[in-house]
Amino acid sequence: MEKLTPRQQEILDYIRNSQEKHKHSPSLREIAEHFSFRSVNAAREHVNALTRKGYLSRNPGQARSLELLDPLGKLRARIVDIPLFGSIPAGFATGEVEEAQGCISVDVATLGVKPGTRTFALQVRGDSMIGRNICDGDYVICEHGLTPRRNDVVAALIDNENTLKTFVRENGKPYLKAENPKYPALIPATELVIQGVVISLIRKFD
Amino acid sequence: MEKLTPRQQEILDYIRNSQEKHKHSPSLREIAEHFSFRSVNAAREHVNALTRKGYLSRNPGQARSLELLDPLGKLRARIVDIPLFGSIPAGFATGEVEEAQGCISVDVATLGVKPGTRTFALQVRGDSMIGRNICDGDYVICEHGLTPRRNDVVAALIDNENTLKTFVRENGKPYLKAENPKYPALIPATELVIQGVVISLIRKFD
DNA sequence: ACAGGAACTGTAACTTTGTACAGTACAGGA
DNA sequence: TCCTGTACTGTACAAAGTTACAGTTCCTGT
Repeated sequence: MEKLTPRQQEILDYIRNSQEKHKHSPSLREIAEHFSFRSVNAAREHVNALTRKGYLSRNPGQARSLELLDPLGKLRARIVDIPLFGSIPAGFATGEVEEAQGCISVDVATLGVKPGTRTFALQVRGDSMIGRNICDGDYVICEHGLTPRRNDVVAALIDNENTLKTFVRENGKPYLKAENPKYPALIPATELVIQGVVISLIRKFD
Repeated sequence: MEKLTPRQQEILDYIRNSQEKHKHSPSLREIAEHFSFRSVNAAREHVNALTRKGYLSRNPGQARSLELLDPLGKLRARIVDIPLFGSIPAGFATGEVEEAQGCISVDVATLGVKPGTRTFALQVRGDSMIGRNICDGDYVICEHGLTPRRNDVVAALIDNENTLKTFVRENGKPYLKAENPKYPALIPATELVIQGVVISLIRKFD
């Protein structure tokens, strides 16, 4: 990619900042005003240069249609917002979004989220899954509506509380197994609700 | 939040789709055209209704300045793009972005990324940190330029290869320690380069 | 000394948008 | 039945925004 002059870099940075702040591109006049250009054309030529060098794209004639083409952005996949629940309400109804305690925003590729499924996050409490290297305080990303396979980690609702367990089969019957000798080993999976299958995990140090 | 009529929901969905596709809002005329309205005003009144009900915000007089105000979006923090390296080049020069193998995009709050520092990701190879529940295949998010504290996990460059180790002190001297009895215990930290301090971890199941 | 590019000024179209206002049609509730 | 809200049509205009072209200044490489 062709190098930018210092001034062009400034313009590009401003466009990026402005987009992040206002959620849409600045107009040429706004760029000119920000840099105290007395002529819109100064802004226009910079934008032209940035387009020519491949840092920006635009739709001629369309207002505020600048689009950044930075190298990382190209690699970046679509971003999903995953609601973080303290505990999942049993019904798992439609309007549960308001009850989210927080939000984790990640690109689909990193987490392997399948589009069209219900994805949510839970914070792990306790060390019942330490055998699978899932610790107290970790966040697990779950998908609802997936059929669990053998040895998948699942979030299950037991006594109105969420716990993580490993999904296993013994003699053809599904069971849930804790990954810590301190906990009761097997629970018949038919007696409870499996809320979701864990597809990934996020841990924060500190 | 006040309920939307079916038609208003359609308009809102179109605006969302259009924004995702083109990275900027549609104009009123584009909305009208998409729904085959013969009058721009039809689109305008829908947008007004959506604004009044709190689903959209806009800047009067500004072209394409619609902004979605969905509940999850409000919780969402700023998103950062973290480059994923196979291995970090020793110099850690300025233009290393091109060498990234991939990209992880997450919001700052989830990972606890400090703005202004250099953040990068590595995929863990081997089980040398299994004692800290960091597994083969995990992704660790590191920050370069942070002073490691006692027991922080750090990415260090040993023999031109990246390894994860725990940072410890013994008799005032800094050492690196592997968290697996199979590996040599202590390495003097002064003899090698610490590339970054691990601030969080992402694991993908499957 | 000269050519050429970068970085502007200044002015003038011209197009795209947003805004305003006057209506029409229709459905549901008082 | 009348009233009100939703969902449009149609026309007109002004503001916001883009495009085009003719210059000027300064610096850098030849």
